[in-house]
Amino acid sequence: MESESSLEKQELKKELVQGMEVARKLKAELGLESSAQNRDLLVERILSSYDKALLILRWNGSVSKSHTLQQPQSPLPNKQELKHTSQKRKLMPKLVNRVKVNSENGFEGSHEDGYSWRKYGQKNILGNKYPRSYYRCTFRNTKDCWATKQVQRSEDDHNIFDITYKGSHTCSKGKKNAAMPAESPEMQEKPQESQTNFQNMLTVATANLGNEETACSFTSPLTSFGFRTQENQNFLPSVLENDPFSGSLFQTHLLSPNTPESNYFPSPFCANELEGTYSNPCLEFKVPEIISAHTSTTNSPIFDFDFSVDPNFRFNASRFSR
DNA sequence: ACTATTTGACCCCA
DNA sequence: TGGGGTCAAATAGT
Repeated sequence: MESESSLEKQELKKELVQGMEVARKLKAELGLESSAQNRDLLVERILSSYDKALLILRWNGSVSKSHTLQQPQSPLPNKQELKHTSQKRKLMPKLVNRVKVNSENGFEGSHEDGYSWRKYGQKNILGNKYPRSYYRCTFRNTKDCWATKQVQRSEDDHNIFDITYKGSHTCSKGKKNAAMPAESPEMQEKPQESQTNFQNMLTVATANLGNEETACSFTSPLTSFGFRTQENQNFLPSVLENDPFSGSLFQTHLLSPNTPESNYFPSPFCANELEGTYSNPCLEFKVPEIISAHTSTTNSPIFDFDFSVDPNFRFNASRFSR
Protein backbone atom coordinates (compact mmCIF):
# COMPACT_ATOMS: atom_id res chain seq x y z
CA MET A 1 0.00 0.00 0.00
CA GLU A 2 1.18 3.39 -0.79
CA SER A 3 0.09 4.99 2.41
CA GLU A 4 1.88 2.35 4.32
CA SER A 5 4.98 2.89 2.34
CA SER A 6 4.83 6.51 3.12
CA LEU A 7 4.28 5.75 6.74
CA GLU A 8 7.27 3.53 6.72
CA LYS A 9 9.30 6.37 5.41
CA GLN A 10 8.07 8.54 8.19
CA GLU A 11 8.90 5.85 10.60
CA LEU A 12 12.32 5.52 9.17
CA LYS A 13 12.87 9.20 9.36
CA LYS A 14 11.80 9.29 12.93
CA GLU A 15 14.14 6.54 13.86
CA LEU A 16 17.05 8.23 12.23
CA VAL A 17 16.25 11.51 13.85
CA GLN A 18 15.80 9.79 17.14
CA GLY A 19 19.12 8.08 16.81
CA MET A 20 20.70 11.41 16.21
CA GLU A 21 19.03 12.96 19.18
CA VAL A 22 20.24 10.25 21.45
CA ALA A 23 23.70 10.49 20.02
CA ARG A 24 23.71 14.14 20.95
CA LYS A 25 22.53 13.29 24.38
CA LEU A 26 25.30 10.83 24.70
CA LYS A 27 27.79 13.37 23.60
CA ALA A 28 26.57 15.67 26.29
CA GLU A 29 26.68 12.87 28.80
CA LEU A 30 30.24 12.10 27.98
CA GLY A 31 31.21 15.54 29.00
CA LEU A 32 29.58 15.11 32.33
CA GLU A 33 30.13 12.85 35.22
CA SER A 34 27.28 10.66 34.26
CA SER A 35 26.99 7.07 35.17
CA ALA A 36 28.20 4.33 32.97
CA GLN A 37 24.70 2.98 32.96
CA ASN A 38 23.35 6.12 31.52
CA ARG A 39 25.88 6.07 28.79
CA ASP A 40 25.17 2.47 28.06
CA LEU A 41 21.56 3.27 27.91
CA LEU A 42 22.07 6.01 25.42
CA VAL A 43 24.32 3.89 23.31
CA GLU A 44 21.76 1.19 23.22
CA ARG A 45 19.08 3.61 22.32
CA ILE A 46 21.07 4.80 19.42
CA LEU A 47 21.65 1.31 18.25
CA SER A 48 18.01 0.62 18.67
CA SER A 49 17.00 3.47 16.48
CA TYR A 50 19.33 2.45 13.74
CA ASP A 51 18.40 -1.14 14.01
CA LYS A 52 14.84 -0.22 13.64
CA ALA A 53 15.55 2.00 10.74
CA LEU A 54 17.34 -0.81 9.01
CA LEU A 55 14.55 -3.10 9.84
CA ILE A 56 12.10 -0.81 8.22
CA LEU A 57 14.20 -0.71 5.12
CA ARG A 58 14.46 -4.42 5.06
CA TRP A 59 10.86 -4.94 5.74
CA ASN A 60 9.54 -2.75 3.12
CA GLY A 61 6.35 -4.07 1.69
CA SER A 62 5.97 -7.30 3.45
CA VAL A 63 3.71 -5.96 6.05
CA SER A 64 0.64 -5.08 4.20
CA LYS A 65 0.21 -8.56 2.95
CA SER A 66 -0.02 -10.02 6.34
CA HIS A 67 -2.40 -7.37 7.37
CA THR A 68 -5.01 -8.73 5.18
CA LEU A 69 -4.64 -12.19 6.43
CA GLN A 70 -4.98 -11.91 10.05
CA GLN A 71 -8.39 -10.68 10.82
CA PRO A 72 -11.43 -12.82 10.75
CA GLN A 73 -14.27 -11.03 9.17
CA SER A 74 -16.75 -11.60 11.83
CA PRO A 75 -16.85 -12.32 15.48
CA LEU A 76 -17.71 -15.90 15.32
CA PRO A 77 -19.54 -17.01 18.22
CA ASN A 78 -20.52 -20.38 17.17
CA LYS A 79 -18.57 -23.51 17.22
CA GLN A 80 -18.70 -24.09 13.56
CA GLU A 81 -16.90 -20.92 12.97
CA LEU A 82 -14.50 -21.62 15.73
CA LYS A 83 -13.34 -24.62 13.86
CA HIS A 84 -11.86 -22.35 11.30
CA THR A 85 -10.02 -20.23 13.71
CA SER A 86 -7.04 -22.46 13.85
CA GLN A 87 -6.58 -22.10 10.15
CA LYS A 88 -6.91 -18.41 10.36
CA ARG A 89 -4.55 -18.47 13.23
CA LYS A 90 -1.94 -19.96 11.07
CA LEU A 91 -2.13 -17.00 8.81
CA MET A 92 -1.65 -14.54 11.54
CA PRO A 93 1.66 -12.86 11.74
CA LYS A 94 3.59 -14.00 14.68
CA LEU A 95 6.14 -12.25 16.73
CA VAL A 96 8.24 -13.60 19.51
CA ASN A 97 9.94 -11.49 22.04
CA ARG A 98 12.43 -12.76 24.44
CA VAL A 99 12.24 -10.68 27.50
CA LYS A 100 14.56 -10.81 30.37
CA VAL A 101 13.32 -9.43 33.57
CA ASN A 102 14.97 -9.15 36.86
CA SER A 103 12.71 -9.96 39.67
CA GLU A 104 14.92 -9.02 42.52
CA ASN A 105 12.49 -6.54 43.79
CA GLY A 106 9.66 -8.86 44.12
CA PHE A 107 8.02 -8.36 40.88
CA GLU A 108 8.94 -9.27 37.50
CA GLY A 109 7.44 -7.84 34.50
CA SER A 110 4.07 -7.46 33.14
CA HIS A 111 2.26 -7.34 29.99
CA GLU A 112 1.44 -3.77 30.17
CA ASP A 113 1.41 -2.85 26.62
CA GLY A 114 -1.51 -0.58 26.58
CA TYR A 115 -3.89 -3.32 25.72
CA SER A 116 -6.14 -5.29 27.85
CA TRP A 117 -5.49 -8.98 27.91
CA ARG A 118 -7.46 -11.79 29.31
CA LYS A 119 -5.88 -15.06 30.11
CA TYR A 120 -7.75 -17.88 28.55
CA GLY A 121 -5.50 -20.81 29.04
CA GLN A 122 -2.35 -22.26 30.38
CA LYS A 123 -0.57 -25.37 29.31
CA ASN A 124 2.47 -27.32 30.16
CA ILE A 125 4.68 -27.47 27.19
CA LEU A 126 6.81 -30.42 26.38
CA GLY A 127 10.43 -29.75 27.11
CA ASN A 128 9.77 -26.79 29.26
CA LYS A 129 9.20 -27.01 32.94
CA TYR A 130 7.27 -23.80 32.97
CA PRO A 131 3.74 -23.63 31.66
CA ARG A 132 2.78 -21.44 28.75
CA SER A 133 0.05 -18.93 29.27
CA TYR A 134 -2.38 -17.83 26.65
CA TYR A 135 -3.92 -14.41 26.50
CA ARG A 136 -6.41 -12.83 24.20
CA CYS A 137 -7.60 -9.32 23.88
CA THR A 138 -10.28 -8.51 26.38
CA PHE A 139 -12.25 -6.89 23.61
CA ARG A 140 -12.43 -9.89 21.38
CA ASN A 141 -16.17 -10.05 21.59
CA THR A 142 -17.04 -6.44 21.97
CA LYS A 143 -14.65 -5.00 19.46
CA ASP A 144 -13.88 -7.98 17.38
CA CYS A 145 -10.26 -7.78 18.32
CA TRP A 146 -8.40 -10.98 17.67
CA ALA A 147 -5.01 -10.24 19.01
CA THR A 148 -3.55 -12.95 21.20
CA LYS A 149 -0.31 -13.57 22.92
CA GLN A 150 1.49 -16.40 24.58
CA VAL A 151 3.92 -16.12 27.40
CA GLN A 152 6.46 -18.78 28.07
CA ARG A 153 9.08 -18.64 30.74
CA SER A 154 12.41 -19.89 29.63
CA GLU A 155 13.66 -23.05 31.15
CA ASP A 156 17.25 -21.97 31.00
CA ASP A 157 16.78 -18.69 32.68
CA HIS A 158 13.63 -18.17 34.61
CA ASN A 159 14.02 -14.46 34.20
CA ILE A 160 13.56 -14.75 30.51
CA PHE A 161 10.15 -14.87 28.98
CA ASP A 162 9.29 -15.57 25.43
CA ILE A 163 6.26 -13.69 24.39
CA THR A 164 4.56 -14.50 21.18
CA TYR A 165 2.06 -12.12 19.70
CA LYS A 166 -0.40 -13.14 17.10
CA GLY A 167 -2.82 -11.06 15.23
CA SER A 168 -3.35 -7.40 15.57
CA HIS A 169 -5.42 -5.21 17.75
CA THR A 170 -8.45 -3.69 16.17
CA CYS A 171 -9.63 -2.41 19.47
CA SER A 172 -8.02 0.95 19.48
CA LYS A 173 -10.59 2.10 21.93
CA GLY A 174 -10.04 -0.88 23.98
CA LYS A 175 -6.50 -0.06 24.64
CA LYS A 176 -5.68 0.84 28.07
CA ASN A 177 -5.10 4.34 28.90
CA ALA A 178 -1.45 4.79 28.43
CA ALA A 179 -1.20 6.84 31.50
CA MET A 180 -2.99 4.40 33.64
CA PRO A 181 -2.94 0.92 32.36
CA ALA A 182 -4.72 -0.47 35.28
CA GLU A 183 -6.52 -3.29 33.75
CA SER A 184 -3.91 -5.86 34.11
CA PRO A 185 -3.84 -7.56 37.39
CA GLU A 186 -0.13 -7.29 37.46
CA MET A 187 -0.22 -3.60 37.34
CA GLN A 188 -2.81 -3.41 39.94
CA GLU A 189 -0.70 -5.33 42.28
CA LYS A 190 2.22 -3.05 41.84
CA PRO A 191 0.72 0.30 41.25
CA GLN A 192 3.57 2.23 42.64
CA GLU A 193 6.31 0.56 40.86
CA SER A 194 4.40 0.84 37.74
CA GLN A 195 4.49 4.52 37.92
CA THR A 196 7.99 5.19 38.84
CA ASN A 197 10.48 3.74 36.63
CA PHE A 198 11.70 0.81 34.85
CA GLN A 199 14.80 0.19 33.08
CA ASN A 200 14.55 -0.81 29.67
CA MET A 201 17.73 -2.05 28.51
CA LEU A 202 17.06 -4.80 26.27
CA THR A 203 18.57 -6.48 23.44
CA VAL A 204 16.70 -8.08 20.79
CA ALA A 205 18.32 -11.28 20.16
CA THR A 206 16.60 -12.57 17.22
CA ALA A 207 15.10 -15.77 17.66
CA ASN A 208 15.04 -17.14 14.39
CA LEU A 209 11.98 -17.64 12.75
CA GLY A 210 13.78 -18.73 9.89
CA ASN A 211 17.07 -19.91 10.85
CA GLU A 212 19.63 -17.31 10.72
CA GLU A 213 19.99 -14.95 13.51
CA THR A 214 19.16 -11.88 11.77
CA ALA A 215 20.62 -9.27 13.77
CA CYS A 216 18.08 -7.22 15.28
CA SER A 217 19.50 -5.83 18.31
CA PHE A 218 17.41 -3.28 19.90
CA THR A 219 18.14 -1.63 23.03
CA SER A 220 14.87 -0.42 23.91
CA PRO A 221 11.53 -1.08 22.66
CA LEU A 222 11.87 0.27 19.37
CA THR A 223 9.03 2.35 19.64
CA SER A 224 8.55 5.82 20.34
CA PHE A 225 9.27 5.50 23.87
CA GLY A 226 9.17 8.61 25.77
CA PHE A 227 12.15 7.92 27.81
CA ARG A 228 12.29 9.55 31.11
CA THR A 229 15.03 10.14 33.48
CA GLN A 230 14.42 10.30 37.12
CA GLU A 231 13.61 13.91 36.77
CA ASN A 232 10.93 13.03 34.38
CA GLN A 233 12.68 14.53 31.52
CA ASN A 234 11.61 13.19 28.29
CA PHE A 235 14.63 12.94 26.31
CA LEU A 236 13.10 11.07 23.50
CA PRO A 237 9.67 12.33 23.19
CA SER A 238 9.05 11.34 19.70
CA VAL A 239 6.00 9.39 19.06
CA LEU A 240 5.73 7.16 16.17
CA GLU A 241 2.38 7.63 14.88
CA ASN A 242 0.86 5.97 11.99
CA ASP A 243 3.07 3.12 12.44
CA PRO A 244 2.96 1.04 9.36
CA PHE A 245 3.28 -2.17 11.20
CA SER A 246 0.60 -1.56 13.63
CA GLY A 247 -1.92 -3.46 11.69
CA SER A 248 -0.40 -6.73 12.44
CA LEU A 249 1.64 -6.60 15.45
CA PHE A 250 1.96 -6.02 18.94
CA GLN A 251 3.55 -4.47 21.76
CA THR A 252 4.23 -5.51 25.22
CA HIS A 253 4.48 -4.63 28.70
CA LEU A 254 6.06 -5.05 31.88
CA LEU A 255 5.72 -6.27 35.27
CA SER A 256 3.51 -8.85 36.57
CA PRO A 257 4.06 -10.63 39.73
CA ASN A 258 0.93 -12.38 39.15
CA THR A 259 1.63 -15.09 36.79
CA PRO A 260 5.16 -16.13 36.44
CA GLU A 261 4.90 -16.04 32.76
CA SER A 262 3.62 -12.66 32.44
CA ASN A 263 6.51 -10.41 32.16
CA TYR A 264 6.72 -8.50 29.12
CA PHE A 265 8.13 -5.65 27.36
CA PRO A 266 7.64 -3.83 24.26
CA SER A 267 8.53 -5.69 21.31
CA PRO A 268 10.80 -5.11 18.55
CA PHE A 269 10.51 -7.42 15.74
CA CYS A 270 11.89 -8.46 12.53
CA ALA A 271 9.91 -9.14 9.52
CA ASN A 272 10.23 -12.22 7.65
CA GLU A 273 9.86 -11.01 4.21
CA LEU A 274 9.05 -14.35 2.89
CA GLU A 275 5.57 -15.38 3.67
CA GLY A 276 4.66 -12.09 5.14
CA THR A 277 5.20 -13.23 8.62
CA TYR A 278 7.29 -11.77 11.29
CA SER A 279 10.35 -13.32 12.54
CA ASN A 280 10.78 -13.31 16.18
CA PRO A 281 13.00 -10.81 17.55
CA CYS A 282 13.77 -11.50 21.06
CA LEU A 283 14.08 -8.93 23.62
CA GLU A 284 16.40 -9.53 26.35
CA PHE A 285 16.05 -7.15 29.13
CA LYS A 286 18.69 -6.49 31.56
CA VAL A 287 16.53 -4.93 34.09
CA PRO A 288 17.58 -4.94 37.65
CA GLU A 289 14.71 -2.93 38.61
CA ILE A 290 11.73 -2.51 36.57
CA ILE A 291 9.35 -0.07 37.70
CA SER A 292 7.13 0.99 35.07
CA ALA A 293 6.36 0.83 31.54
CA HIS A 294 3.26 1.64 29.88
CA THR A 295 2.34 2.37 26.46
CA SER A 296 0.55 5.15 24.92
CA THR A 297 -0.86 3.44 22.04
CA THR A 298 -2.96 4.66 19.32
CA ASN A 299 -3.11 2.39 16.46
CA SER A 300 0.48 1.55 16.65
CA PRO A 301 0.79 -1.17 19.07
CA ILE A 302 4.29 -1.79 18.21
CA PHE A 303 5.97 1.42 18.55
CA ASP A 304 4.08 3.52 20.88
CA PHE A 305 5.61 3.12 24.20
CA ASP A 306 6.34 5.33 26.97
CA PHE A 307 9.00 4.03 29.22
CA SER A 308 10.13 5.41 32.41
CA VAL A 309 13.65 4.64 33.23
CA ASP A 310 15.40 4.49 36.46
CA PRO A 311 18.71 6.12 35.89
CA ASN A 312 20.23 4.00 38.53
CA PHE A 313 19.53 0.80 36.90
CA ARG A 314 22.42 -1.29 35.86
CA PHE A 315 22.92 -2.24 32.42
CA ASN A 316 24.99 -5.15 31.53
CA ALA A 317 26.53 -4.14 28.30
CA SER A 318 27.88 -7.54 27.63
CA ARG A 319 24.41 -8.69 26.86
CA PHE A 320 24.45 -6.57 23.83
CA SER A 321 27.60 -7.69 22.33
CA ARG A 322 27.36 -10.42 19.90
C1' DA B 1 -23.63 -9.18 39.60
C1' DC B 2 -19.97 -8.76 36.84
C1' DT B 3 -15.35 -9.74 35.37
C1' DA B 4 -11.08 -12.29 35.50
C1' DT B 5 -8.55 -16.57 36.28
C1' DT B 6 -7.98 -21.49 36.61
C1' DT B 7 -8.07 -25.79 34.67
C1' DG B 8 -9.76 -30.01 32.55
C1' DA B 9 -11.44 -31.28 28.17
C1' DC B 10 -11.76 -30.93 23.40
C1' DC B 11 -10.10 -30.21 18.73
C1' DC B 12 -6.76 -29.46 15.09
C1' DC B 13 -2.66 -30.34 12.85
C1' DA B 14 2.03 -31.98 12.04
C1' DT C 1 -1.16 -40.00 17.82
C1' DG C 2 0.51 -36.52 20.72
C1' DG C 3 1.42 -31.72 21.41
C1' DG C 4 -0.28 -27.27 21.22
C1' DG C 5 -4.11 -24.01 21.15
C1' DT C 6 -8.64 -22.93 22.63
C1' DC C 7 -13.04 -23.49 24.94
C1' DA C 8 -15.92 -23.19 28.72
C1' DA C 9 -17.44 -24.47 33.37
C1' DA C 10 -16.03 -23.66 37.91
C1' DT C 11 -14.03 -20.64 40.93
C1' DA C 12 -12.22 -16.34 42.76
C1' DG C 13 -12.11 -11.46 43.18
C1' DT C 14 -14.18 -6.87 43.16
